Amino acid sequence: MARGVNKVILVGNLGNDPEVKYTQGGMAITTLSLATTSVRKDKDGQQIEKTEWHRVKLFGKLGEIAGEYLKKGRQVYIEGSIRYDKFTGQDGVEKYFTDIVADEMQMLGGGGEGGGGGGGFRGSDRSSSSAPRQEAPRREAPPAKSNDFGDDFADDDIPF
Amino acid sequence: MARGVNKVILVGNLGNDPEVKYTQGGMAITTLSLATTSVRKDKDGQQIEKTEWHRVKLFGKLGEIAGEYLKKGRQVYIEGSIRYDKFTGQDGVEKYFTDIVADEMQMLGGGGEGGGGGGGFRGSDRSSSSAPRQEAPRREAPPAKSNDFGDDFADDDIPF
Amino acid sequence: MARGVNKVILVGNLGNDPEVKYTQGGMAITTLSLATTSVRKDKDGQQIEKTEWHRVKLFGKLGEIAGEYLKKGRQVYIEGSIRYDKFTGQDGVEKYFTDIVADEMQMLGGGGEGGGGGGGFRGSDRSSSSAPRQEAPRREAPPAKSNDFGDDFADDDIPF
Amino acid sequence: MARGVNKVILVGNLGNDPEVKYTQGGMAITTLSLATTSVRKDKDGQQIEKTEWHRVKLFGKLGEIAGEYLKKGRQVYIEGSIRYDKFTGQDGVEKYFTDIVADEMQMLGGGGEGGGGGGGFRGSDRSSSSAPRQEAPRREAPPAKSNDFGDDFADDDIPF
DNA sequence: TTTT
DNA sequence: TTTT
Repeated sequence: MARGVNKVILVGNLGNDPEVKYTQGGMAITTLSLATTSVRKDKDGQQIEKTEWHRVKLFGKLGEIAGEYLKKGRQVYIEGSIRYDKFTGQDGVEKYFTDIVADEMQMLGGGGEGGGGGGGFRGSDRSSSSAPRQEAPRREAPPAKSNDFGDDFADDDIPF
Repeated sequence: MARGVNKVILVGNLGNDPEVKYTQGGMAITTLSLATTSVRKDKDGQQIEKTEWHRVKLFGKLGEIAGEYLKKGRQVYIEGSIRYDKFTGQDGVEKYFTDIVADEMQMLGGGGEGGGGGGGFRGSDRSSSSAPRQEAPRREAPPAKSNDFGDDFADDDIPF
Repeated sequence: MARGVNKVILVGNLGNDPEVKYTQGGMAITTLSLATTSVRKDKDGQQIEKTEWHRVKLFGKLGEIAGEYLKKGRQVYIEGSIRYDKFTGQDGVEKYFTDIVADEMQMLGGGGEGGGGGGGFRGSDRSSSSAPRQEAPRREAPPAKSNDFGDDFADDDIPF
Repeated sequence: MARGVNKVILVGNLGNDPEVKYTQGGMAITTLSLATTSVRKDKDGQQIEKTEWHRVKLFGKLGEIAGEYLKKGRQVYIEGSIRYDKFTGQDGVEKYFTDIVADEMQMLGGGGEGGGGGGGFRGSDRSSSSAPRQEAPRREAPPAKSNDFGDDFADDDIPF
């Protein structure tokens, strides 16, 4: 059930390796930095390139797969929705973030280093994968008790 | 020509009447505040509603039509792309904005006050409509010489 | 998991009331006839309208909701995928069908007769709704034993 | 201007080299056979693959570029709309075709034989490219006077 | 067959 | 700030 449609479709290249973190509950939260470049002509007919860097979040199993298979430079298809967040820093200054929350991911192209061929994945249920597989995430160990989010981190209260 | 895909599809309701402004060159820049609401279930099975407010920009003829026909509360379909902007305020603090730049608009539903029935419009060329039609925008008069943007406002340098 | 993207987004009006049928297992299969009209200019600058009639299939709970709330004339948002089917008739002639299989539906506009306001629904699980609710479908009674599909009808072998 | 939305997004691989033809007016009409594969689980939990073969049409400059750069096996992103056509054969039997008419194309992946890296193209104007470039299409020579469509072929009357 |  |  919903009221409205909030859909984003991106095809772009990763500017960096994925960052994988875990909630206290063991759910992966993976962040991608994804570039899409568009070209338009200015009034003089000159081509102007503009690159947008999207911050893409993948949760649960989808985040684990992204952390495992994606690499800097890799081309990827993302389907998801836009989420705007406001976060008040310790200095009292409000900061705004815009994330693309991924529902689906498709690795594109044949490979490169991050490779192994393409394939698609849906983020239909986040909770079914709360136990990260041993072999998956390289960049941060699955949490034992505490983590970056502090002890009071809860699933419905993600501050970034 | 492009490298990548950056596509947004929204169906939502306007939180306010459109804001129409004009560049020095006479091009309309219309801003919509568009709500999309999604519902998900938390771990207790309770429904949680979350509304995202999108800032949608429509340029040129598309902006004129939006300013003319859309109204607060009206339901609309928007297709466009995400644009992230950074703007340094006079206090030296960097501010971040995320806009949805519309390529296409469809008025939905039968109408209401903003009405006149549905219909769709493409923003294929911004320049063909640099002279705003007399009857269109109600919220701000078409510019004679100067405008809100200051005299040095240029088409390729829109700060918001 | 998938290899490739097959996504369709439609906003259109129903040409008729939905048709609801049931599989032997009790799963609703609802068919919509949905019109989308586009306008282009021919070489003489004259506007040419062309209407495409999409055959949209909604399964399970999504199909039940569509059968219950949608009506002829109603405007609706559909997200789904394209499915091509070949079916050999009893005369031995092959017939081709193209369906849009809906994953998500949003009723648009304020209502009309089919009304009751808007709202969105996802077709994430078909099976969870194998028992159609009593009040829902008007056009065909939920099946007792046999149905239009014959006794050997199976979930994975839908011939239309 | 339009009434409704008819949008298709595909990411798939070409089953064959593109077929390029030309209208009498010299406009390219290129046809792609594009595979998208989806995977779902049946009731026994077994994975079932299903491949849809889309017939994609690209007109004008977009068709020329597709004919020039795409090759069998290449992965491509297509954005367009669905078009249903009915054609009565000489035997009096009606035949139905479903085409995806492309508005935009993006070559994906690093290349392979059809390669040369990725890049995106829009089909904004068909007519601006009525004179096919000499080096482009390999599969059929640009027409001198007549062509496959017969002499009475007209832009608004494409029978396939 | 819808809608404007 | 919308809508249901």
